[in-house]
Amino acid sequence: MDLLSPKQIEIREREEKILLAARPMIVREGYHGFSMDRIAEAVKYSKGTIYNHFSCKEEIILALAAQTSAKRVELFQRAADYRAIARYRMVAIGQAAQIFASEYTDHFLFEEIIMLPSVREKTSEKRHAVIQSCEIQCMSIVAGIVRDAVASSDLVLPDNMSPEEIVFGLWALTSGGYSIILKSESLSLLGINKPVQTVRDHTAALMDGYDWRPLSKDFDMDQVVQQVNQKVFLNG
Amino acid sequence: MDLLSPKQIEIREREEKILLAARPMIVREGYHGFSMDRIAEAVKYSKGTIYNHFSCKEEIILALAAQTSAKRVELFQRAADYRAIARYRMVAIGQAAQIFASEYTDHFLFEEIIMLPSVREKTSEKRHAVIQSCEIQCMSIVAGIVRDAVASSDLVLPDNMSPEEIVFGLWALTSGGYSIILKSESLSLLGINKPVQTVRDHTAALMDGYDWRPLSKDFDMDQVVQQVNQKVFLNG
Amino acid sequence: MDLLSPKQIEIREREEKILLAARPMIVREGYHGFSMDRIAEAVKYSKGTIYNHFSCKEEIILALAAQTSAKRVELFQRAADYRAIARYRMVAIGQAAQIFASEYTDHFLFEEIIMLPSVREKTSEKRHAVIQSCEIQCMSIVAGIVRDAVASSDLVLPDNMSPEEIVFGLWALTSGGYSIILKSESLSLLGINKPVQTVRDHTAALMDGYDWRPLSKDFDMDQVVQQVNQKVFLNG
Amino acid sequence: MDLLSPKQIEIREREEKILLAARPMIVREGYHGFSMDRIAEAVKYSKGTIYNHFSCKEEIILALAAQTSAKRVELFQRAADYRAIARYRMVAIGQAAQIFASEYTDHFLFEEIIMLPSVREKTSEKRHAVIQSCEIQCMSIVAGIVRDAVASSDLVLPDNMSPEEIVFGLWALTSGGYSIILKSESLSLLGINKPVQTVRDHTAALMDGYDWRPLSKDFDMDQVVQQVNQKVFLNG
DNA sequence: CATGAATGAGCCTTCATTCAT
DNA sequence: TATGAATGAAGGCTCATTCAT
Repeated sequence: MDLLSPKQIEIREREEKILLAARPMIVREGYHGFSMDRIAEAVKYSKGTIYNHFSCKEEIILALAAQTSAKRVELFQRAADYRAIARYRMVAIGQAAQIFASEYTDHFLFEEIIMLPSVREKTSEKRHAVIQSCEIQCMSIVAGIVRDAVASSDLVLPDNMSPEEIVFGLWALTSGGYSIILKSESLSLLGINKPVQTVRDHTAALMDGYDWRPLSKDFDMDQVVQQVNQKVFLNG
Repeated sequence: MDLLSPKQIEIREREEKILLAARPMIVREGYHGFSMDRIAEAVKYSKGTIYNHFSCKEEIILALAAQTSAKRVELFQRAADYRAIARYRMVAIGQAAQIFASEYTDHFLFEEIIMLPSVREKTSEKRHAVIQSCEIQCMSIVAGIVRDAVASSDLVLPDNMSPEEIVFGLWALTSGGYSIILKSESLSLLGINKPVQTVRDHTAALMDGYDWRPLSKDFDMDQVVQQVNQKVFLNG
Repeated sequence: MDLLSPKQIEIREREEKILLAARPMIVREGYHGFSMDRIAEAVKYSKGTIYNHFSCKEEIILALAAQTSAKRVELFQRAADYRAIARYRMVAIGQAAQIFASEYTDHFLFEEIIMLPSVREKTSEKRHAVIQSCEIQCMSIVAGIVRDAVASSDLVLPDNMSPEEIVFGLWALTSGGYSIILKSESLSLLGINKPVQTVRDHTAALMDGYDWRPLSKDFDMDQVVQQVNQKVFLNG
Repeated sequence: MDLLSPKQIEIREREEKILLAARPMIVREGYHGFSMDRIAEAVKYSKGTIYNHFSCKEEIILALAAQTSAKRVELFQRAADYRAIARYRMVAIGQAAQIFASEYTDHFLFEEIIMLPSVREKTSEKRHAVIQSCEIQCMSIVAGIVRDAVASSDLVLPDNMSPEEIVFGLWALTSGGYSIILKSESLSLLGINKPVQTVRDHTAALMDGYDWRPLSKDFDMDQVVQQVNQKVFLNG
């Protein structure tokens, strides 16, 4: 078993402190409004020390993206572990996505930034692979539930559609929805006042569109959501 | 009647030239990696001249966002004007969204950037309002088709759901889908090889989920798409 | 007699409008915070037009300095023309200096600026000579009063002291006094609450120091000041 | 005991080098014609280094003004410490003022500049307070001599006149005089060939005007000046 | 290892002046 | 003669990164 030496613990802690300080800077001002100077100022370490932890500022951004990606996997895994029929576990996944979106509103931003060529050039491919692997894990977790649904005959996949493609639709709908919620100022002008609820309704409708049983009209969504919150996410 | 003097035309043209040069820079390098110096270098005008057109670099970003927003309205309007039943016109809207996403892959990026506080501080509220109004127009165009469907009994809205809320779901699914297509590198690893087709399938499934007639199994989607491309978008 | 053509009148008026707009800019921000751009913006003429009137921006500053210099000569001349004994006319000169200092608080600033080598290099020697001549005129006017005092035996000059040297002392005291009043923030902290009055007291004391009759204790200063204000400066 | 590390000493020295290079630039060209670029060029450090010492160019100006202000306090204090009757110590103060004016001819200029709104906005109020406090110190030093003169019955203050107000008059006369000497080109044209001597004569006359004993005709001014120069300022 | 001063390229912006219309 | 767009040098300032202590 790997015990961390006090030294290593200190290093780990310092790293987290740096990331903790960096996140709000980037959220507020973007890639542009974040500098090693200001990080050093904020955490009260010297710039040299920061560089001992992160070889360039892009690595910090990557580390932040990795942090949130890991957090998402964790949330999804917890949702998938919920002991219930596949359809209810999908509700849990939906809750996981919502919690993730509200706690890490900035993740979309980081995803944009780390794709920029100028950033890729300066960062290790390995860190990128870690993030990509998290994405694949999330996808696989949900695809697993789809497979369970198929196995238990709750769902019949359309011809030429793989479980992953089903997940892609739900993923698009959910991430697109939360992205609009964060970016658009006109939603309330348009009479969309409970957008989070609306996203949930649409994911349900989409699954209904694939005739995934039980259909949303055949169970009490509110009750399931409440159960999920209590049993899966309350102690998080 | 000619309302623009030759001088004014020249100015207009130069403005477009500047924007044309700026767009790929921002796409490649983001807000951060785009500078007035390099724009001036690229278009071979002096920096002063650039500043005569745009009072600061953020205004260029805003102008680019406005350009694409207007383009989207135009595409959507053209789709909505297609003379066919509501469901088919929705197919046309879907094509419009796809064309938009493929021609202006960077629009998502601009939407992120213009929301940054540092950008908002330096730009006029008026320009932002123009962009927001384009968004509302698009929404209204599609909501109009939803209303037509309801009027002709092709669609019955669920309780407590407005046409705008229906549109929000389709918008989320579509924009989320194209956003993932652009950003994610793992799609093909996951066996999703025709993501654009998959987005179309999902929007169809979502409408099916609301029992919007005709259901996708009851018409030949490929043929409608082909018709739309020919009749609506070919001469664009 | 020289009549100005309508054209010339227009030119003259435009020039004054430009100077009127330039003065507060320089007062507020100094040489630094004043630009042809902003002048043009303020007077709503084109930059080309401004350049037709003033060949460079330093010429504007020089013109402003000349304007105030001329104004001072006028005030001093009016004071010197007061029909009274020399000592009372000196009171009138003191009032003229005070009016000048309060109406053209910025004159000291202009005097600094026009002496800068970088400004001199760009401006015509002739304009400078005009300003210098105003200074000499003021000096001569006051020296004339000193001579009158000597002629009428109110004052006996010390050995080796010319009338001009007497004037230099009063000039130094007065201009130094008003300069301190404008620049220093600590006067009230030091218990000097009526500095203008104090300047007047000191000039009186200085003249008393030269035994200029009548001594200040031998006439009612307040009454003379009041008379001067009424008879000399009221209609100005 | 050495409280400054070698590093700190080096920093201090560099700071002085920067100020030393900046002063003549500002004197020659004013606020306007002085730039961080040129400072860096002159001292052969990088611009970044200059900014490590002074957070903006206005801070350099303020530091220069503070430097001279402190120097004046020192000169005045030395004069005030001269062991002699009050009237003679005033002669010493006069010499201090003259030395200051000749060594720091530019101080008037800095006083103008630091009052500009554009400068005040960018600099800390604290630095300004330091400068103001120097002014108050000088004033207090001289006011102390006036009080000594009153205490020893050499001087009877006029009604309603405080020691500070007496000092204000001498201050105005002296600073006004040296300011004119520096700025005016017409003095020699007017027959004022020894203006420094004339300033001294006028301050003497002003004190005589207040009947401050001994009167200037009752002691040998030249001899006192000579004594002061030898005993007070020679080793400076 | 930690520190933080030094570097200097690069950024945004301003402005005096010119000149074609 | 008036205009105002174009110019491009210059200025203030920031920041990632290095390296001597």
